[in-house]
Amino acid sequence: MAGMRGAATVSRRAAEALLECAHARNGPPAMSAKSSACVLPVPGAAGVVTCERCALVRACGVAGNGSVAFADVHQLVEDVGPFRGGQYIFRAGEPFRNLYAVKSGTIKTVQTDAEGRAQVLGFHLPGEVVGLEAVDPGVYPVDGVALESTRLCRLPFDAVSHVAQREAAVQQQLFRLFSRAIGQHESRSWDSGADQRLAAFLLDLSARYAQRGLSPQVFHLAMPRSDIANFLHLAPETVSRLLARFRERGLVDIIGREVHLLAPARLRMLLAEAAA
Amino acid sequence: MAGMRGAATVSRRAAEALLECAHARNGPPAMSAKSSACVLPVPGAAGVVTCERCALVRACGVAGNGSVAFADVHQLVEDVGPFRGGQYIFRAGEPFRNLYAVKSGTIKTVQTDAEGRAQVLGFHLPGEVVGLEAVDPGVYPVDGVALESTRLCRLPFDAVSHVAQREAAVQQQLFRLFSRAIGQHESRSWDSGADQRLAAFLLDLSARYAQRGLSPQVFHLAMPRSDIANFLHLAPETVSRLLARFRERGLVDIIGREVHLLAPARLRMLLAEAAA
DNA sequence: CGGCTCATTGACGCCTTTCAAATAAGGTGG
DNA sequence: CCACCTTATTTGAAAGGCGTCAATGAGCCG
Repeated sequence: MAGMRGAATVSRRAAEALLECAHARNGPPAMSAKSSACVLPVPGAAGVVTCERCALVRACGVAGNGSVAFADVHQLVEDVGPFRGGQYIFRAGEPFRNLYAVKSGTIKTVQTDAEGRAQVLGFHLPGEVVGLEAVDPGVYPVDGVALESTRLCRLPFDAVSHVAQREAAVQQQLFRLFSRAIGQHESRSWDSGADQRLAAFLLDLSARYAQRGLSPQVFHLAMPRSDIANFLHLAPETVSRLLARFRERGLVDIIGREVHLLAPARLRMLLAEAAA
Repeated sequence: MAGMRGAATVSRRAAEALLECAHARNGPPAMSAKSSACVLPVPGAAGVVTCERCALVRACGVAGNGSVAFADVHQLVEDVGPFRGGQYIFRAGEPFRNLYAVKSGTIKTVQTDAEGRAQVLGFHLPGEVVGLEAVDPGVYPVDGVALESTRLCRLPFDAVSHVAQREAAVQQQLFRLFSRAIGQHESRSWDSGADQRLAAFLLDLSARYAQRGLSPQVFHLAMPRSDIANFLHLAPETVSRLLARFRERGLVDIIGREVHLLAPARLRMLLAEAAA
């Protein structure tokens, strides 16, 4: 039952990596180790936002300076990619082995039914973890597809959860990751109309980019309109029309896939305006 | 860091309780202890379905016969209720302390916005665990409301996760609980039309009742039409009309809140018929 | 330059919502 | 036990939103 303590020492390092991956938004913790497996680049490195969860990272002993022992982390946590847009990271039905943390690029998760109809279930930006829904079934229930050139960090779940047994902070972090994923799904249940759904989508992306230290106002859509539409349960034409309407109203400025949120506050108001 | 091993012995019992709660569908594991905190009654006790997850229960040492030590389980895992319909189990904004496993009755989780509009996020039947989405934010993001007379099992999350650190099976079980919740949310993203959503809802309830050993064909709706409608993003009138149409087609027989699924297979076909 | 995918725009139709009202069900007090 | 009130459910008719079909235009790679 409890006879696999061997990998624990090295696994602890993996734990640190996981915590880093899950919290890319924290300022780089005095990290200069080159080619570290799972540390996400923070472009506008100024993003030293105070994050209540950093406490966990430090509790795990990372904050001191984790750079020394990062060499053997690669035994468990491995860089993969870059994948090109359209390439599969994992496929539905494949046995579940790894979680993936996005280092750069974007991933979509897609479910396809017997008739070949596809449903986009989510988009995953750098710093986010993919694959949590596969833990219980033991197989990936979805396809993981790169939308653009994407680099990932592979986290073998067995090893990670084994570490979590030794390191309370890692376990907590995992629970939070899971819990957050549930919360995100639930918060998406709110939007009634098409306007609201699209506005919520843009604001969500904005917030998630901001979290990474990128501009909340200006960003690039990695996915085609059809994916956005499918994700929001809309027709691609409707997305186009709504974006045009948003543009006319001065809410956004979108040329191709370049998004400028001109009035995020009014977008947020639009969300509240829903049904009286 | 690892200086709180004191409660581990008693906590281990709590672990067993959690596993039981989470897997009420397993045949009662030679359980005769009266007033055990967290063992769910299995009406048609014949429900000794083979369940791959039972392996975890046994791995934790429950299967032998957990009945002996169940007395002190109550220190961590506590019976609460019965709550009357309409009573709050927990409220949005309240600090998160406990998960709740439904022993009997039904719970709904509801989110309310500033304007007072409510959104039903889920229904929870006996054997299911509520509150997972509160782990990350640290406060309940939703209200938990009893729909009928409901008895619960309170699981203090700190204690449970502490046990999970010692008992790998418990940790695995928790990960699976989280993961399953994500999967359930994602699978709900599928239905395009109102017909499909309602059919999926009925089939989902059916499957979950069957899981508990109850009839998949005949069951009782604990919630009013308005809750179903809200949950499915429909108007109550639409739900009524669709149910009427289902009845005309001979798919179901619904009198008030008593549901008879007459042709589940054809309901399932209806799901696939969606968009060509 | 040609072919391709993606994005946009318009017209029409169906499905769902909204508004309005009747009926049924459940619970309380006399 | 019955009358009554409140809430829940059902049904109808009309308005609006979103999807579908169709066609044009823009961007990209071979």
